[in-house]
Amino acid sequence: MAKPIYTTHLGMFDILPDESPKWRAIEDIIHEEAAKFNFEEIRTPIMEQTELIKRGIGQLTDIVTKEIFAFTKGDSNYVLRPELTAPVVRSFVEHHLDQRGGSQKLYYIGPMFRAERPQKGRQRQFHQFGVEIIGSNDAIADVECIAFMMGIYKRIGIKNFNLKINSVGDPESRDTYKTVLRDYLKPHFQKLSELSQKRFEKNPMRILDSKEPEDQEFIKNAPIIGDFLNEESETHFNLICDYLKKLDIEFTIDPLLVRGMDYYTRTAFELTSPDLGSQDALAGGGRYDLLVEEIGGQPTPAVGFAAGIERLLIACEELNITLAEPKSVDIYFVALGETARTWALTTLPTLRKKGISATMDYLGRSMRAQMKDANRENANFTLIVGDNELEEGKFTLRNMKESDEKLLSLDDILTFFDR
RNA sequence: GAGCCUGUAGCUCAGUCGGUUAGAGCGCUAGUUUGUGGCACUAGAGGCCGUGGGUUCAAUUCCCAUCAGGCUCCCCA
Repeated sequence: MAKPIYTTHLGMFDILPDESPKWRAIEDIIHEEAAKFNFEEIRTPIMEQTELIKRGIGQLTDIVTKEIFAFTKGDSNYVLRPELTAPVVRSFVEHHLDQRGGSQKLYYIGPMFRAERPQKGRQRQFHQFGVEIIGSNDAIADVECIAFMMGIYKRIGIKNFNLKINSVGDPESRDTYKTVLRDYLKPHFQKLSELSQKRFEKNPMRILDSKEPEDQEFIKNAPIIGDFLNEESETHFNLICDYLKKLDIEFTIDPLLVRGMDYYTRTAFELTSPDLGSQDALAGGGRYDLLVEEIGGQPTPAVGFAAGIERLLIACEELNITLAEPKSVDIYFVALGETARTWALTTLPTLRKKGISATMDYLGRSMRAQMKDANRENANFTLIVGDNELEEGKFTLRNMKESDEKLLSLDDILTFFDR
């Protein structure tokens, strides 16, 4: 074999036939659980306008400053979507989905793109599923969102995780807090990491999220946003905690939890797993009450989350969770000679019409090779057809698991599979 | 953007203290009673030993560069 001339781009991967059943299994679970929550699926284009992503996610975020795939064609700026909250909100505004009435409970599954340096659990094309509930500021929306997220992991069988939540406050609370935080950090400014110094003016809260060792001491003793929430934000947050307890969803309050996107307000949450290694976030989300307006719609509160499917698969791998059964086919036609092969070809549809999966050899191989192939394909039965069988109208149906054979007419075979 | 590591068959990996035709296991193909799979046995196909340069009588092996990949920091799902 020659060595491949063309390969996938760095950090982008094919999902091969041995892997795709796992993906299907996860996707099926997501669709089923979403149906139970009465969430509706939304699909948006892979590419969006660059400006939407910049405004939506925030000009200063890492995602926008260094991780987007963007290009220009004619007068248009295109960007491969790095996440789906801004695009879903764009769609909501563009198509006036608020006119459908009530709150919009949307979910999605699909590929996202970020131009990062790949490593375990981090790719350039990766897949997320998520939910966006647009049009409700009720704590119930936040909690349903979290409940859906947790439900998926529970159903798959991942139990080892840590749900952290926090409130990053509404703009009013946040302004108060930012001032307090800046006042607290100012005397230590010179000792902060370079990155944190950069964030000091524009986005001091992200400093809390810093992993730089020199920042830790100041972070530990920093004032906590929880102490500066206004009454409305505080009530909302407390209500979420109450509801979560009533639903028996375990969580910890993490006052340092601040999320990467600029659009988050009030609720922020993150699900991490010890089974993932370095990139340990399974899912994250929160409330973004200002984003709809930012993108040009009416002021509309919203909450959502996004979860990484590759990371979910890594966790399943670590935990030895079987997502999909091994491949198999109900019946494999072992046909010998041209007449028999033609008969097989024209009889396959009869079985398939009954919902039976049926296949045959495409290579004109020997009987032995066909049996081997049937075994490899994990066929439950083989149907052996040669000139004798065709003449007599009776065929050998071999049960591959039990290694016994019956001589049956086609009608008998069809009724046999009716069971 | 920074650090560490790795490139030998489709896959997982040996190996050559520099020396003629480069190895294993798995997988693939064919055969072991001409119409019966899994087990076993036999045979076969399949490698520019990542690429370029240097040292040398001789390089897959040593040196340099380069490319590709992996992991980590950062960041995020």
